[in-house]
Amino acid sequence: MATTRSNSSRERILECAEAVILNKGFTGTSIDDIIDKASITKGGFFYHFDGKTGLAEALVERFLVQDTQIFLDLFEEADELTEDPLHRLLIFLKLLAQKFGNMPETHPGCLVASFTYDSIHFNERVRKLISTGLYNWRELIMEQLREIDAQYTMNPAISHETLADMFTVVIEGGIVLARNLDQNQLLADQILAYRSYVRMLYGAS
Amino acid sequence: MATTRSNSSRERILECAEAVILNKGFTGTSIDDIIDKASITKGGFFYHFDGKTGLAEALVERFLVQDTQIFLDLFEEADELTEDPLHRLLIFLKLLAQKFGNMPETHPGCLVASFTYDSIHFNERVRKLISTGLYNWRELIMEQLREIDAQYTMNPAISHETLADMFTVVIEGGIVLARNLDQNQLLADQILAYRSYVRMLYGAS
DNA sequence: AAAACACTGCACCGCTGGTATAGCTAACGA
DNA sequence: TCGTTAGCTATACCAGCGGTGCAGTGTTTT
Repeated sequence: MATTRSNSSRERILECAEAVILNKGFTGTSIDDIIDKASITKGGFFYHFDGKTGLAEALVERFLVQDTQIFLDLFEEADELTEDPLHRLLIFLKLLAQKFGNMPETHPGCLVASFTYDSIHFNERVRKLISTGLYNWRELIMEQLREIDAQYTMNPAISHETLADMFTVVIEGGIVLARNLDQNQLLADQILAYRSYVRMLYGAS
Repeated sequence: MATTRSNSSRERILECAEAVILNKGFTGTSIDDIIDKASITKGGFFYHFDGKTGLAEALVERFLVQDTQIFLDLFEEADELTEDPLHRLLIFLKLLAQKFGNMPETHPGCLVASFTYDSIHFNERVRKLISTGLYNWRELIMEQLREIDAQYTMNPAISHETLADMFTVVIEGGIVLARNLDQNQLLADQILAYRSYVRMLYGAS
């Protein structure tokens, strides 16, 4: 299991691939680009991954884990600042907006957003992976909403699912717009607008 | 100028291309796919378009015109139902949600959303076209907001730009989510949530 | 009749994703 | 110590792709 060189090479390929793909896009990145940067041969690449599709799969898997961890960390951070479930969500959203707002230049862009359209047409397994990730995010927010609803009344009542999905919608859509209009702050502003909506729905101070 | 056969061939290529691309994605569609369906040779294709890039340009241009027209039509329809600028926007959003909700199966998906990520990396002119389109949509909503603000007070005050962008964000993000989760109603629900937000901001009945 | 337009048909190019295979080397288990 | 295996390298090759170039052809415009 603890194969020394194996993991380091595989990991190096993934890191190089992610870096190049965020600059040039998935389809715009050739395998040769990746193996040049990762200093490995084509044979070595295909030893580790089942082609470009297999690479995409591994990248999305990796990204979803990292991304979910960031969300969980911010929730934990928010959890230390308040015991009120509504305020926890509001603080979480503010922290997230800050995180995106502080990113240098045009933020790297969410790999999920970058893959979604390609994946729809090209690869079933990647599509499933992304779907699962999206469902997880929905569930993450819905958990919060359930806790909030135990103490607060939503007015007007919006479906938890729709409000939870709006979180993802704002992030994915925000990234698309921010990148196209080259406005770095846009994503943070959109998250704060979503936050203001949640706040109003629960009539918070 | 009024070359008879020219326009019909060009238009036929555009129509076939759009149909295939909405099914297989831009990068997933080969020029051969298109010329087969449009019953034209490769030479003929390159006579009309400056490669796949030139085709993308023409497609986006075409799409933006059609799309803006749909928005304007719905605004006009809403305009006939009320004279109040706030209610006009709210009716417009409801009509738009209905339009998306009534689309059969998984809706075809916005070509703009489909092209955004590819365009960022591949083509500067297409990127500019899309940017202009996005700015136009922002301006379209901001005009409405300006009129509303003459009669209503927004509370809390959100930047017009952010609220206007949120319209596009919800549509683009909603399409991404709806396609990935294969939930047709999601986009309509998101537009209605956005509508509810606008309504609350202006404290409407 | 000449010129321009709107193509067809074909040959060709370089790059890309992907396959195959032979061989080399360091580590690890028997 | 020896064989096996994991983890590669090197090389050669393939089909499909986007794209180019050009000679020829019918049709329409001037």
